Amino acid sequence: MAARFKDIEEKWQRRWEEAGLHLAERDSRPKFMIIFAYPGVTGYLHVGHMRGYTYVDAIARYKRMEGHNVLFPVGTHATGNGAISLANRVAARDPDTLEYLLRNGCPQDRIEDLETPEGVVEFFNDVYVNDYWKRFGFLADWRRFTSSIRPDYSRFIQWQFRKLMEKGLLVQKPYYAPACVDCGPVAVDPSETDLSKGGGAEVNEYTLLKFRCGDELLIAATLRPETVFGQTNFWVNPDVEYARVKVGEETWIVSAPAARKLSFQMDDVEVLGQVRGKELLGMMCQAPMVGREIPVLPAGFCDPEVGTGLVTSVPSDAPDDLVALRQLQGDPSLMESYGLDPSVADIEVIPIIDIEGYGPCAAADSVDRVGITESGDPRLVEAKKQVYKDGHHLGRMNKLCTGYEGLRVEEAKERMRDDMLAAGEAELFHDLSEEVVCRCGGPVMIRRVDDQWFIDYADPDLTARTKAHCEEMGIFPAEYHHNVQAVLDWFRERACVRKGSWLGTRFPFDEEWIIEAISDSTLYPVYYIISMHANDGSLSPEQMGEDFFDHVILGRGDAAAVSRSTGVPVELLESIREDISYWYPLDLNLGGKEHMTVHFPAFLFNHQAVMPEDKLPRGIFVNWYITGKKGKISKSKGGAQPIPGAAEKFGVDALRLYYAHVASPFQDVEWDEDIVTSYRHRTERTMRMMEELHSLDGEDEGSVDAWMLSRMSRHVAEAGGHMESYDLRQMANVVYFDIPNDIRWYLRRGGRCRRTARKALDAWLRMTCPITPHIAEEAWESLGGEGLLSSAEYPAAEGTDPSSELGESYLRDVLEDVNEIVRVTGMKARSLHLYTAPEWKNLVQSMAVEMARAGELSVPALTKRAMQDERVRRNGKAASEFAKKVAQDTARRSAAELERLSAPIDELTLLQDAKGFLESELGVAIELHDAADPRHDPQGKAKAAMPLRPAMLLE
RNA sequence: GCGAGGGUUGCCGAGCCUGGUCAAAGGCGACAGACUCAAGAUCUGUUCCUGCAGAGGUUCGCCGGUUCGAAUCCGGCCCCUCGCACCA
Repeated sequence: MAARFKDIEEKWQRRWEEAGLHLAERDSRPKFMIIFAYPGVTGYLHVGHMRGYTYVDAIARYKRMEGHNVLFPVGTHATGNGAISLANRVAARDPDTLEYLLRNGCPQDRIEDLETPEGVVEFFNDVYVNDYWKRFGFLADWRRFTSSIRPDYSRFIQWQFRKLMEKGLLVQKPYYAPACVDCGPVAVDPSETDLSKGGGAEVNEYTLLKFRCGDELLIAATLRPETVFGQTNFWVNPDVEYARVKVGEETWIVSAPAARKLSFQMDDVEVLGQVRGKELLGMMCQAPMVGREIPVLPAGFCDPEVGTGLVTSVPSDAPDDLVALRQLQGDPSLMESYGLDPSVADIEVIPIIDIEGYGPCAAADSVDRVGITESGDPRLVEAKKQVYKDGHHLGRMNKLCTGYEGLRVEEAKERMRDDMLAAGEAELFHDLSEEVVCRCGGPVMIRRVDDQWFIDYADPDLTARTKAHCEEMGIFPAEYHHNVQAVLDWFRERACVRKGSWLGTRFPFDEEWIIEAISDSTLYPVYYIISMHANDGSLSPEQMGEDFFDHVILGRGDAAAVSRSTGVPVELLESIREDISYWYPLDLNLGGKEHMTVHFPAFLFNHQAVMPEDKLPRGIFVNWYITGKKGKISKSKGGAQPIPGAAEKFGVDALRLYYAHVASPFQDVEWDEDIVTSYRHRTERTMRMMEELHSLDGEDEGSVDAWMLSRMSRHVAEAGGHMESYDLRQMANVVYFDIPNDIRWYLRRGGRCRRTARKALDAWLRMTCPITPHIAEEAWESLGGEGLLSSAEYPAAEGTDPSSELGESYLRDVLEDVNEIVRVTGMKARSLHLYTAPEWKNLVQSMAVEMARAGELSVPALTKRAMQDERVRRNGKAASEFAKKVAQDTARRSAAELERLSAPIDELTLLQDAKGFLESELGVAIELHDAADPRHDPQGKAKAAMPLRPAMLLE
C-alpha cells in the first residue's frame, strides 16, 4: 500500500504541476492571499513543522475550489548567523555536524557545497521546497519563492526602512545587548539558535553601589537598590583575587571577571592591579545614600562571576547576609582569625521594609521558619527567592528610610536607584544570570551600544492605530484576538540593526549596520508579488530603488517618470502596481505560537506604519506545536522523524489528515506513530467506502435516499461553515467521520440507489480534496470524474428534509429500545409487537410543540386547547393527564429540538416501510398496531405508547 | 512577576460563549458477536454503577452560590500549561 500511495502522490503532483494549478495570476475572480510565516533556514525541519504549513495548503485549496483566485507564495528567512555557524562547522568537518547531515538525507557529494553560508542557504531552500512542501502536495506559486538574503529582497527591506525613517519611527539611543565577543550580538533564548549554552539566561539590571574606602571605591552590584538603608556591613571573599580598575577618574575594586564585563559597558576601563580579598577585611567603608561607615567582613558566598564579586550586606531582607552575619558573630575564633574587631559582634539588623505576613525582619522570619543556620544551605536559594518576591510586591519602606518612607518597594527601587545615579553614588551594570556561550565557542557578554537604532514600536499613535485595526481583523484563536491588544501595548522599541558576523540587509542609512532578523521579516508578504519578476530576470536589484517601490507599492509618482528613472518598462511597472492593488492586503498569515509576541506584532506594526489603510492584513492564524514525548521535537536533540521518511512511511494524505484532525490547532499534540497509523487506516477506509458507494447500481429510491441526501446537504453546509472560520478540525470531523457514519447507516438500511450514491459521492469527494487531495483525485478519476478535482467547485448545500431525518432517528431509537430490553431481560424473543401512539396523543403533542415555539405553552393553556378538540376530550382523564405531562416535557425543550419535533412523520407508515429492515436487524417477527386499536395486547402495553416512542411487547 | 489559557467519563478529545435534547459527540483502545479454514479488514453490540421491559442512581478539578433546573452562569480554592523581545 505504501508504494501505491507514493505512486498516487507523484502522479497527481505531476498533473497539478502540468495544469499550472499552483500559478497565481490576476483575473476577475475575488482574490485570496495566504502565507505561512516563512521558516528560518536553520537546518532540517521535522514532522512537527509541517502542521502549520499543511493548514495553509488545505485552506488555500478550499478557497480555490470555493471560487477564489488564490495566491499562496513561500519563501525562507535566512537572516542571521545560523547558516554561517553551520557552514563553519561543515568547513571544519565537525563529526557531529556531518553525522546530522547524512542522517537527514544530505547526499555525501553535496557536503562540500555547505562550506559557505550562501551554500547552506541555497541547499536548504531546495530541501524545504522539494522535500517538504512539494512532497506534501502544496500548490504554492513557486515562481515567487524568495529568501531574505537575496539581493532583490534586500532592496525591498532597504526601502521599508526608508519608509520607517520617513515616518519618524527609527530612533537612536544606547542599548545593552547580549553579544559574543567574536561574532557580535546574539539571541539569548531557549531555542538556543545562536548559542551552544545558556539559552535560559536572563539579563539582569544591577545597580553598582560605590563604597568609599580611602582613595578607592569598593563596588557592590545589587538587584535591590532600595535596601541601602538596611546596610550593616560589606562582604568580600577573602580568597578571591580582586582587580583594581581605573574607571574614568575613579579607582574601583571589583572581581576580575566583572572588570572584563565592565569594559564592554563603560568607557575608559583600565585594570591597574590586583588586591586579595583578605587584605580588605576589617577596613571601614562608607555606604552610599546613608553615608554610614560599615566594616568589610568575610563571606564565602561572594562569587567573582556574579555581579562584581563584592556584596553589600542587608541582613534584614537578604537571607544570605543574615545567615553569614550570624555565623560570623557566633564564632569569636573565626572573627579573631581574620583579625576583626570584636565590635562586629554588636552589629544589629536594621529593619527597613514592612511586608505583609512577615515580622520587621523578613530574612530572619524566612530563615528561622525552616531553621537555616549555615551559609551554603541549599534551602537559602528558595528562601531568598521568596523573600525577594514578597518584598517586591507586598513590601513598603518603613520610617527609617528617610525620604522614601511609606513607598511601595517597587516604586522605592526606581526612585532610590535614580537618586543614587544622579548623585554619582551608583552606576548601572547589566549582566547575564548564567554563563552563556556562543555557537562559535566564545563567551557571551552584555555590551553597551551607544548609537543603536531602534524601531519605535512604542509610538503611541502607531500603537493605537494598530490596536484599533486588530479589533477588526480575523485573528484565530479568539484568545489571541483578545490578547494581542495587551501584546501591542507591551511591545517596546526594538533594536533593529546590529554589527558582526551576520547575513542580512545593510542598513540604508549606515552600511556598517546589518538589519536584524525580526525586523526584516515583517512586511515581506507584499514582496512575493514582486519577487517573481526579479526571479525571471525582468527586474534587476539595481532597478529596485526607492522610486520603484514607492510607485508599485504606494502608488507614488507617474509610471512614465518612474520608468525613466529606474529603467523598468512602463508596462511592467503598471502590471506590478495592478498586481499589488489586486492581491494585497494579505488575507491570512499563519504562524506558530512562538510568533505571538515577536513576529505578529512586528508584522502588524510595520504594515500599519508603511502601508495605506486598505492594505492592512486581514487575518492571523496561530497554530500550536507537535511535540515529542518530552517537550518539543527538536532537530538539535535528535530522534525526530525526518519529513520525507514520514511521508514514505504513512503517506502524505494520512499525515495531512492527521495534522488537520488530531486536535484543535490551538493545542500542542504529542507525536505518536500509532495515532498517525490510525489516520492512515482512515484514509484507506475512506477510499474503500468511496469505491463501495460507486458500485451501487440500484434504481429504487426509498425514504432512506431522501435521508441520505438531506444529511449530505447538511454536512456540506457544516463543512463549508467550518472552513470559513478556518476550522479544519471540525471540517475534517464532518468529512472523514460523520459522513462515513451516515453512509454506513444508508447501506445498513438497504440503500442501494445509484442516483443517490453518485450524488452523495460527488459531494463527498469534493469535500475531501482540500485535506487529502491525492487520494481524492485518484478516486475522482477512477470513478469517472472529469478533469482535475482540485480545480473543481466545492459542493453547494441544497435543502434538508427534516421529516426523513426525524424518521431515521426514530428508527434508530426503536432499535436501541428493543436492544436494551433484550439485553436487560436476557430473553430470546421471537416476536415483537409495536404500538404507535393514537392520533389524539399526536394531536396534543403537535399542539404543545406549536405553542412552545410561539412562546405560549403552559400546562393550563395546553390542557384547555387540547380539551377543546373532541378527539382528545373523549379520552377524559387520561387526556388531561397526558396534556399536563406533554406540556411539562415540551416546555424544557430547546428551540432546535422543537424545530426537529415539528417535522411531520407518520410512524405507522414509517415502521411499515422499515419492517423488513427491523426484522432482519432484530431477528424477530414484527407486528404493528395502532395503540388506539391493538389487535393483540395481552399485557396492556399499548396505552404506554407516546408520540415518537412506540410501546412494545416482546414475546 | 506581567499577559493568556486550561482541568470532562480507560486514553485522546467535543460540549461550556447562547443553562434544559448531557451519562455527555467522535476517535482510539478493550470486550463480545457476525463473517472467515484462520488472521487481518469489515459489520453489529457493549464499554461509570445497578437493573429479567425500554429505567434508576452517581458523575464533568474542589468548595460554595444563582436558578424550577448547571459540565455549562457567578465567587473562592487547588493544580497544570503557554508566551514574555533581537529565535520566522
